[in-house]
Amino acid sequence: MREVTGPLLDIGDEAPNPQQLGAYFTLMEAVSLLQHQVEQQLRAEGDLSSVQFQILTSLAAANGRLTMTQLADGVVYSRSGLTYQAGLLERAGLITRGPNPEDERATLVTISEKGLALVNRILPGHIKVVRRLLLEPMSDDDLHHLGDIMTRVRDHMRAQPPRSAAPRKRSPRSDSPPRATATTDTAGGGEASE
Amino acid sequence: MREVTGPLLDIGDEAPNPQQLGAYFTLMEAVSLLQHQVEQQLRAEGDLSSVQFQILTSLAAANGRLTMTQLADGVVYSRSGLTYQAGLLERAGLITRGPNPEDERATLVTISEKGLALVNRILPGHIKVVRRLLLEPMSDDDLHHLGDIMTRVRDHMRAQPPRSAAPRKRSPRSDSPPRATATTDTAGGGEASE
DNA sequence: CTCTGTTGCTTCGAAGTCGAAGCACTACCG
DNA sequence: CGGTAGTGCTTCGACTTCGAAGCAACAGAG
Repeated sequence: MREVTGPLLDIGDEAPNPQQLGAYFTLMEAVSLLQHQVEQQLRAEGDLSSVQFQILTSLAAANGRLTMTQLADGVVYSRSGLTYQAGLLERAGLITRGPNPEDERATLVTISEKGLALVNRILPGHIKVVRRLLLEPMSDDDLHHLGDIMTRVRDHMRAQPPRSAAPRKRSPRSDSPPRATATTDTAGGGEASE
Repeated sequence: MREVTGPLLDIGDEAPNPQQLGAYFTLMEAVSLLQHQVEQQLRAEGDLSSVQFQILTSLAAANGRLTMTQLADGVVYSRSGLTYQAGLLERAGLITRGPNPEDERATLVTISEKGLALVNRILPGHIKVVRRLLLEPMSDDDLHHLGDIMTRVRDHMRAQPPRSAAPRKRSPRSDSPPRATATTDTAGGGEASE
């Protein structure tokens, strides 16, 4: 044991100022809370997990069809995990899986009418939660700034090499599927244009 | 199938403008990517999961000791999951669990010297990753704005009632409805700011 | 054409995660 | 005191998640 009077944490030479660490920790905590609430909402309203919802919305945003890889890339998820979830969604009749005519080894995932209907049924509630928890305490200026910052950060991360080199070979996810995920406007193509 | 030309997603009446949705989706994606990278880093450098790291840093930031509930609340994590992780950390000699003299049913978790040393050993690398991925593409102004926004958002969420009123001690006839999240508001574990 | 390397997806085993139920202790009320 | 409600933590069972290994299909060189 140790009789402590000062901080136990010893930040090294890289020491960012407290503001930086504070922003980071607060960001992570807020997002954690938001994710948790969203999860509850989706489960209650449509019996979907957050990942399943993301899969369905990604498909819908991509005009209904994507390969497994495109899907996994957009959702930031392991391939095997995606296979598992796709199995559940297929069993529930929300998507279908079929061969890709252009590449026989790929699996083409297609959202069904039922899946589309489900997404459109629970989307308003989802948006309501996001609105209530995230958007409400933000001004227009905040929103603009946040969107701007996170877009830059995300692009920066996407561009970063996987660090410490992959154990074998790494797929250069640089220019292959250009924004297929349409993450920035997953639901944005709508008539909501103001 | 369906020959689509327009968007498949139909945002309801609550339609936020595309900018709002875009900011939300981008935020979630960026954080996802960051979490993933951080996870890799912690695993490689200290053989810790993100949750374990959060537990240790929460303890360190709280002067070394916290109850399980305070810990779970600070980490946004299920109680049972925390019990599991605490078991692992204890077996690894990074923390110890003992009775709380003030409340016999509570478990007081204490970080060990070894745990503290580990945190201080991997913290610089952790910070480096955050710096490289998150902080790098941000200006001082961005940082200030982000910290400000997320603090407001987090406090807003913490203040929000869990939607489906939790069985607080005020219910004379508790039907015990399916409660969602922990309503506890133990604001004990702060962040490691400074 | 065939050989070899690469890519896309799934299967498999191990580990992590959660909510519900259960146990132990505290607080309140008569 | 004794009884009941409330709180703190752990156990339990079911599900999810991931990485490694495996299988099938493309791609390039010879």
